Amino acid sequence: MREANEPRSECPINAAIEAFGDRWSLIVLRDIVFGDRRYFRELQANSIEGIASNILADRLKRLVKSGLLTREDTRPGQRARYSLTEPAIQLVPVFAQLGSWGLRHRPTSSALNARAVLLEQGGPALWHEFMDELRREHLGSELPARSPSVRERLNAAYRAATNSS
Amino acid sequence: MREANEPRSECPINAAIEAFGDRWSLIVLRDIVFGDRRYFRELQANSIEGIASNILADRLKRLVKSGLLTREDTRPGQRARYSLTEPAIQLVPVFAQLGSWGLRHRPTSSALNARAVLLEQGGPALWHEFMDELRREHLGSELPARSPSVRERLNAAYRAATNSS
DNA sequence: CCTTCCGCTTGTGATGTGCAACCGCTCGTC
DNA sequence: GACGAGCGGTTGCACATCACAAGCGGAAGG
Repeated sequence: MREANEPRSECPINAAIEAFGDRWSLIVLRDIVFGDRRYFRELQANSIEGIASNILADRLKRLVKSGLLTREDTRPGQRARYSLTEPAIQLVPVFAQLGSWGLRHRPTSSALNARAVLLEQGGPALWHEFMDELRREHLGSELPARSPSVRERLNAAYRAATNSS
Repeated sequence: MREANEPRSECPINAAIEAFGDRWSLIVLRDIVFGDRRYFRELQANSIEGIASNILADRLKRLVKSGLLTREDTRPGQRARYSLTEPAIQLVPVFAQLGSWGLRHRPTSSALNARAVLLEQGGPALWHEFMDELRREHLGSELPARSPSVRERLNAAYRAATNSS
């Protein structure tokens, strides 16, 4: 995974792939963005894909170094909280498109689909509302909050799909 | 890269990552989509990232198996042409979002950026025009062609950026 | 003191990657 | 009908990354 190597090319698509295009980085970010997980153990224990702890530690370190996450300094032995940065928050449209694609072209669970469906139906307007919400939670932005939050709506859709199916 | 294993989860985002979320699959698809490369040697020789032939062979094989490419049957020793399938054509919005992100948050070449900029400015309307164009070239669709084609416009933007910078 | 939780680190074996050389096949030319 | 060029790959090797399981030191609570 070429740590600190120069990029293979200056193509913006390749740059994106080099930043988070491995098997785990996007999964970690997805769980922070949509699952609201902020701590190491939260990310590891609740991971539906079952990430190994050494991989998680490595990815968190790398994502901090590449400017997609920040880590609040803590004394050792204390819970360290990870926060999204603005570049990471701007991955929401990427997640939405990936979700729409996976939804259409791969066999997926109808319950986990619910979020992708809602995110697709909401379109860019919903994405930006969600991004503002993330800025409030992770960057301390002072933007006015709406109720119910986008994440609440996404999770409500997930619960509804779980019960009905 | 877990060949023929069951997916790690049924999440649509994870499904997308498992389909093309490695270091090379999207690069290969990008060169077919935007670079109009259809043959093995074309993909290998013109690759700006310098893909190795064994990796290219493996990715082409895997993309065919997973339904993103088709390979025209040919006798050995003869040029084999690869074509995009409908699922692969529907990756255009994903490429657009990845390009927009890379453009904003990573250092990239202004010339290679030109395509991403145009694709972003054009928005979903341009994406769908481009997808129709790809359907014509790769699936033999009978949709009416427009002139100039989207790829011509993308390449013109690239050349303009190359000359002016 | 002892247990529990915290963020990791370490070791091992399996899998994926980059690099360069090589392979069999076919086609056009002499 | 031998030759070289071009075709889509394959092979071998060294190295990086991977998953899995176990363990670590510090902090907090009883």
